[in-house]
Amino acid sequence: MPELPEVETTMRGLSPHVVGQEVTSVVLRRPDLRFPIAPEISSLSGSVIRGLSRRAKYLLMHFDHGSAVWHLGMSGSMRVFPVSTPLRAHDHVDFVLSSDRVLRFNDPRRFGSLLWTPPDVEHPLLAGLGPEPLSPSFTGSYLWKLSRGRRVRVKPFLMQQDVVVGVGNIYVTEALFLAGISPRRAAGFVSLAAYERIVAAIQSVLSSAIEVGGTSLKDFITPDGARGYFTQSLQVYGRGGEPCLRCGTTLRSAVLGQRASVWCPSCQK
DNA sequence: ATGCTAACCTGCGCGC
DNA sequence: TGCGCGCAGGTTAGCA
Repeated sequence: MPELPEVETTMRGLSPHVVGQEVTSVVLRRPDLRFPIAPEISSLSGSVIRGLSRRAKYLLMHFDHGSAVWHLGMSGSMRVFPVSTPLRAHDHVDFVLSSDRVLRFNDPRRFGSLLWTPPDVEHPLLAGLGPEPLSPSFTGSYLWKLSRGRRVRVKPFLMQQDVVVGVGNIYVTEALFLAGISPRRAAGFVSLAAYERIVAAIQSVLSSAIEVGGTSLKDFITPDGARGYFTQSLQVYGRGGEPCLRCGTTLRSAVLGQRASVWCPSCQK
């Protein structure tokens, strides 16, 4: 689930149900996720959620005295339910709201995190993050300059969160296909023109995924709303060994930087 | 500095 | 039907 579009969709979907709500109680069913849950979280009762925002794949939940910093990891999700909804496996955190609903965090693999940062202080995990991919500062020349001399392959390069945030394995795979660039190219040998195509492709893939996510996740109340996503639109991710939808060549797959990678050896150079 | 590896967890689908 | 294996959308820590 959680690359940037999923976090963005989660934030937009939650917003009308949680912003302005008082947290009447907090239930932590375990002390840690990937990291220990910040101690400030357990004393949030009585505080009002003033707003939500997103930075990279982090969802920030703002209160008057600071912000909860959520990360969904590989398998996390946040949903709003009627307060009496029975628990499922891996429901680790509840924020009970004054609306008599509950914001519930579920995460089977527990790679997610729930941290805290005081007002006007950037959490250490958020310091040093690269630009937002949908912001004007993310350009082909930015990537081109940053990558000079780098021998790492372009795919893992683009997945480094200090290069650009929010681009995970699915969307980088799709974007490189759209841009016609092989994921195995050394980052330092990709041309400026190619980086301009890559930036356009990343922005296009992320924007359309956000649009689709927005429709499939618009109802955060019902328990079965999280379906569909972008899966119908995937051109190459998960299709290794199958024919390229553009030219018919068999799609290649390999592990690059520990992550499954798929590309068309004919369309991507 | 750069780049690579292991590690954190559970669930699922596959082949036998 | 059951079991072992490999794999999964992320990120950090640690080592060469």
